[in-house]
Amino acid sequence: MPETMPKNFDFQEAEARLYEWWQSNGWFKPEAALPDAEPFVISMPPPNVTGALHMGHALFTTIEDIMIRHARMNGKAALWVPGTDHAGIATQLQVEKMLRDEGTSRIEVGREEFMARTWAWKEKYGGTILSQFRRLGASCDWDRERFTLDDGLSEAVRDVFIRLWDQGLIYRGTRLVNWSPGLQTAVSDLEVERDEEQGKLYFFNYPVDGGDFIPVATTRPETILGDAAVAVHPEDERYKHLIGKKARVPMTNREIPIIGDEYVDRAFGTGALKVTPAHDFNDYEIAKRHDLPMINIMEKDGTLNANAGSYAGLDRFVAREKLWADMTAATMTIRVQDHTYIVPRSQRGGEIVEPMLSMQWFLKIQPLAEKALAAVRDGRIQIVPERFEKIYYHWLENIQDWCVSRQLWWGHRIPAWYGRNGEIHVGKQPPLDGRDWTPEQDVLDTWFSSGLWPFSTLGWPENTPDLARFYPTAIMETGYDILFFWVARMIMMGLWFTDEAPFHTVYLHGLVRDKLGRKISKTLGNTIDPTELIDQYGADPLRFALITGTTPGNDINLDTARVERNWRFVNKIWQMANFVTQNLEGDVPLGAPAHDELDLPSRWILSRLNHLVDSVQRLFATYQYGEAARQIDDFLWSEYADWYIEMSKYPLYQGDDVTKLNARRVLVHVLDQSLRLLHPYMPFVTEEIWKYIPHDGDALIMAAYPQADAAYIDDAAEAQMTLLIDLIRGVRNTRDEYNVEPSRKITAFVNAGSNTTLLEQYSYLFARLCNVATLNIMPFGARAPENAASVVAGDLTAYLPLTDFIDVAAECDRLTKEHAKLDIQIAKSRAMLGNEQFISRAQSDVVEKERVRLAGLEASAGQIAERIASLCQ
RNA sequence: GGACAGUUAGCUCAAUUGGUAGAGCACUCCUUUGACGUGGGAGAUGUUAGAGGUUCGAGUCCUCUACUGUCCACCA
Repeated sequence: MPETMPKNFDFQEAEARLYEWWQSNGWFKPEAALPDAEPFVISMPPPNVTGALHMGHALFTTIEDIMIRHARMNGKAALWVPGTDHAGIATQLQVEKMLRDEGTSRIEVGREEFMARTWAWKEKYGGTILSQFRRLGASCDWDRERFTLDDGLSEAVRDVFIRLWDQGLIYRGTRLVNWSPGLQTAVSDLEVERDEEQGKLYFFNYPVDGGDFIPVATTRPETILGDAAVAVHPEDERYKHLIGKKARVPMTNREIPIIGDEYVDRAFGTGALKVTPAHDFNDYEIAKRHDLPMINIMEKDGTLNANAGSYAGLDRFVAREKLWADMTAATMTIRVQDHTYIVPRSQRGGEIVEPMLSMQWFLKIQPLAEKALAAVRDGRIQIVPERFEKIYYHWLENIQDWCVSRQLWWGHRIPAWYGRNGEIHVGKQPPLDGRDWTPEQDVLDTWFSSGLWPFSTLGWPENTPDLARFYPTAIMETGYDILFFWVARMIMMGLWFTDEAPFHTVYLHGLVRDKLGRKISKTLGNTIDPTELIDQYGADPLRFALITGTTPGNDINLDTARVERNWRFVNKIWQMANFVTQNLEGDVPLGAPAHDELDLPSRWILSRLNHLVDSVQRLFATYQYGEAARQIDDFLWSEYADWYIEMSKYPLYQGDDVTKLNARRVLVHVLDQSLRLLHPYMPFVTEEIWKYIPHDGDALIMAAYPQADAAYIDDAAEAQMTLLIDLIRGVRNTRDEYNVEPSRKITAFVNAGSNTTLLEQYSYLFARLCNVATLNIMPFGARAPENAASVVAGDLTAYLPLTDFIDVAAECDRLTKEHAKLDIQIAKSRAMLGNEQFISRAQSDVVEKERVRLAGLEASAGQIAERIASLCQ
């Protein structure tokens, strides 16, 4: 135990030192627990390997570290598996940008070189984000760190793909998919964001054989070139006579049928719909119903192909303008109007995505989805907060097959080979039949590998000791924004391949927003860099700000003023500890002294502490970390520091050896328990302080989390202290109103009523806490002193002769106001207790509590009334 | 179009199964007494968005309305 504490907490020095100390002692590892300890495992949501720490990361790191540290202190074999995600598209985009800056490109350097460059990039920047997690205090087991492209995880990915193929759940086929022309890859439905934007609606006349025409509207005129039909509602009086006739595609004169289909909305646009099966999801469905040809007019880069006739080679948007101009010249157009419509954009990069026919690999997801639905429905998996279960059900009930192939280079190669005649072989190696087999070029969707994360990181498909001991994991803590992308897929994959739910609880946190509730974005310029806040205030205050004032699933508006306030809280705790350590002499036995040896303030603070511990336990059980933190904060500052420490000064400075030692023991014990309670939230400052106070054990990180001890719950002590605190506050208040200098000692006369013994015993408190030098307990029936202001608490009345001559009128005014306030509360309370229904229906303890409250109010009112009667006639 | 949240003090947010609304910041006044001025003391601030309902009792449960936000969805 170091000798004396520094005056202030040097968090910058201490954070790095403590983190290194914890880690080098192996305390982040589950092996630090007893061999037969129950495991508690969290798989960290792997951040993008090239990402930089943002507030969302800081939030989940904080929450998960709280869960892990709490479990560890409860004796569990706590394991937090860290890692990173290769993040296919995001990373490839970054490396491509780097190549562009170097004046080259992905295509130019070739696949092999590109992969080498990306790995090099990963080695260079991949460590950054996880080292930033360390600064937050994340107690992960770094020896078990994983990366989704590791050998082991890649093996798991191939294994899963092959098994799914063997089970007939993987198929390859030409389907309409979302195509990203810039990235030149397919993306899944989830990766497409649909936003309302201002655009144009183009009206034109479709020529019909026989000289007639039919007006049609479209938002994408270039797709006219790929039209396969014009559809009208079969009962539309305007057009139904045209069904069966032929129309001619503008500018190309290709013949297409006019068909009737109930999908068409007669009220929208012109009521007639051009059908472009190869470039629109709805039209694709119509085409299948009517057996229409799928005419693909686009190349992979978004330029038009030979099917577009003279428009071939033009970019899709250039073609749109040119075709429209040509049609206008041919007097086929009607008008163009402003139109708000939904534009599909890529989640990465933001370019407009095109529905396009393409050969891709798909996973039949239905069988997996059914298992995943059942697991939540029957309670094997609980989602917190519960309302997200509905959203989860809805998505899985309507799920579409998952397009898992991506035309990228950075990722897991699909383990498939093609023979000369187009045969497909799926396996880890091509068949050894002497023939030439060409490997598949595509890679898998990033989320395919992250879906395996909870078990692949523990060694699956090998039956490793880690997998046996630590799978299934306990809690999946992540943001609600990736419920579908990731959580649902982990549940599906986990159930399918391990036959067990990969975790029993999904805890979803909200998004971090700025103090005005706006989304944090670079363009808004409201980004807050967590590391800057850590530099300025330390990790503990940031963690505390992120966890307080938030509830599961709700977004958090982070006000940096809260971080600053918590920095002051950290200092406050430091100073409490400073006081305690300065007042220790010799050996202080650990633990609280026996209850019946203690004075009232000690009985009170220990009762409060045990109520707190009980409450914190309950709150942790229901994931209410913010509320638990708030209560610990409130206890430490408003009860321990403001009252107990102040009251302990009497026994410390004036008490005999026994009371002195008791006060020291209680001071140390309550501080110790509070530090334990607070440690999951503020690991650094609590650990550092713990070194300076008497303790047993190596480190706070491994110390036991407090358990409530009912023997120290003392309602009588709490009631008595409340009375004394009320009286002291009343005296302070009155002094303030009478402008009595704070340094001036005053005398008080107290009519102590039923509390005479209490007052006699603890009159010394008044000297320190409200500068009452002498407290005279008045004999029963004694008259109030002249020229005194009075303070009432319960049936106690204190008379303060504050000046030689008090202002009777002002004092009467004050008393009358006080009395009126009490009267309102008494009236309410009496009405309640006078209500037969309340007495008979409310819980008995609620009624009893109200009776006690009313008695107190009436006693106070009586005291004041008496005072008014004697003073104010 | 469907669903889900939110609306509480000037600001940011709390309020454990319904028991009569709190904290921080900001604000006013006072204060350097042996932990802390990164402190201490005192104070002011609310028809809990609005309207109805259930209940002895509603911020909390139900219905409707308004506004804000999010997710899902095939309107060219």
